Amino acid sequence: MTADRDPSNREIADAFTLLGDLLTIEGAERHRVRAYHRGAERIRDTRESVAALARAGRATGLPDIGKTLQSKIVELADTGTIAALERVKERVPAGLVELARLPGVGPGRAVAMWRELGVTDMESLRAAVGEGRLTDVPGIGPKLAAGIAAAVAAHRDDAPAPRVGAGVALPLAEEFAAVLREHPAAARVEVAGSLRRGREDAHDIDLVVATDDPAAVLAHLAASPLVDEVAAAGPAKVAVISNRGLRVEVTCGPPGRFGNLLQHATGSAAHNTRLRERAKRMGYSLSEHGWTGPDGEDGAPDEEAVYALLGLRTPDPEIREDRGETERGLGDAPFPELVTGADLAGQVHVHTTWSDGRETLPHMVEAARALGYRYLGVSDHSQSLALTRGLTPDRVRRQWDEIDALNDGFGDGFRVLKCTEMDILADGGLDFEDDLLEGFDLVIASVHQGVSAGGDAVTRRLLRAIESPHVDVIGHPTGRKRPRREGASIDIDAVAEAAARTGTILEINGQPPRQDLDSDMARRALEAGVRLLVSSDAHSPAELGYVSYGIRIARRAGATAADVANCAPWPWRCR
DNA sequence: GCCGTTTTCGGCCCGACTGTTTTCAGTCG
Repeated sequence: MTADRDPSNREIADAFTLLGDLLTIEGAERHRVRAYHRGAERIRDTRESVAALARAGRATGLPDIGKTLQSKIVELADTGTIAALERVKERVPAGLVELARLPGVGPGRAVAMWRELGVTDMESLRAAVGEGRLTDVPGIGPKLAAGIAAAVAAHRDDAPAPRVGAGVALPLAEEFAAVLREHPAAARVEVAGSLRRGREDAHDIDLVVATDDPAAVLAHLAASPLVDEVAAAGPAKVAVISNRGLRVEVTCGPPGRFGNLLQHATGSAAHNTRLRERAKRMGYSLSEHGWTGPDGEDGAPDEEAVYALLGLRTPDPEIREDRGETERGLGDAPFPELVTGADLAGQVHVHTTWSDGRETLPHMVEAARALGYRYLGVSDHSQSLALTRGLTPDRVRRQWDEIDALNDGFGDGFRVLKCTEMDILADGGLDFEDDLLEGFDLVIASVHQGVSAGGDAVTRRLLRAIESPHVDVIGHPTGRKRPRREGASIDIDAVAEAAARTGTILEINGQPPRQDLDSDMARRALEAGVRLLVSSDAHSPAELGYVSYGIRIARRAGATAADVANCAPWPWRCR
């Protein structure tokens, strides 16, 4: 890193994360390590430039950032490095950090392998595995050695932790919940964990069960054809590998304490830690089983009582990420009411057989009316996307005739809107001429080709499109389409700033492979003052339901109905 | 290293499970 520009928040956070990781391996006092890790998370979650804050002496105004971290941030900005980090790198091989992240390893065993075998990175560990020397390490027997060997074999340099989209994980979670509900001893079954918090992807599925007979319920689950393998088992909880390869954790607890269990299993871990620290200061010890305090031991059947014990209002699961929600739960102002699917007045991003949709325009309209919407925007593709039978100007005008005829027939105020999902061309130009664009009720502009050209190129195209007075909405801004491709790493802050300034709306596309914007980007957009569109991008009547995945993202971003354009009746307030 | 219903020092969240062990450390969530 050079010192000619301030380090980004991500770069600062990465430096503190690495420093904390190396200190852990070195055996530093764990609370000091946690201070670095907490500081890193806080910096990652901050929208303002933390380097600029630190230079002004105001970074200590952020929670978890004290004088020491602030001075190290300034040091990083001024010199491009942190001396303390360089020193610890000389004492500890940096390759051990990667080893400590292998499943079943961790800092303790990474250090033991370093001391006993001279292992310093993945390559030397692979050699030690090949020579069968792992069991020479005290505390590593044949089972752990085999597990570590398997982890090394499965390791790929560029592989992030495997995660699956909510479009796969949520239906699978419901299948498991249904199996658990079959058992008469299961009084209540809920999906918890990151899926309940609305995350758009998951590395496992967490389920909680209220029951007085956990052994019977868990035995019933283990016998299900959904279960491939039992990975871990105790009296009240099991972890199984589903027949789809995803890990599923099921925890049981008594109905009278279900609130504690559900709260604990929902997390996040950082949120729970914050709650338990608060509980401790108040003289309680809080866990998934209940609490002990001045009045003895107790628990609660619902989550609200758990938060009430701590003097807090209950935050929606989607915002339990230790981003200040416990502090806000203390104050007088209630939490903002997050948007729900029932708030939607209509949808405006759907396709029909005019382009690549699978159902005719009248049938899509019929489906939207059946869902209770007040309007449906039909937004077929534009001419450049030949693959999708994109509409030429001539076909656009014929589609408008069909829409006009339909609109004449509604007696209840329902309206079909003339929309387009217009391609943003390679140079950021638009796919239709101005005089045609003026005839649309709403113009959604999207990048479909050249996503892999990189974040800078896509950002430039988006920024140019945003500046056009004819563009109302930017569709699926990063172009993500999993598993085929990850989205472009766009500069969301620059895009959001331009969108806020011009009144351009940014889309949260609910198609499971897209889920674009994701919740982090949508949150930054909201903080910049941008309005959002929540859409299904439906190509069939059933796909109108994909809007629910978009709602999950919007809630997680902290959006209220006022933040979501299509919660308003048509016509929307314009720029 | 951070921070305050313990307030400028002395604390810092809680429990389950596994594999290695004869009583517990390490990892995970």
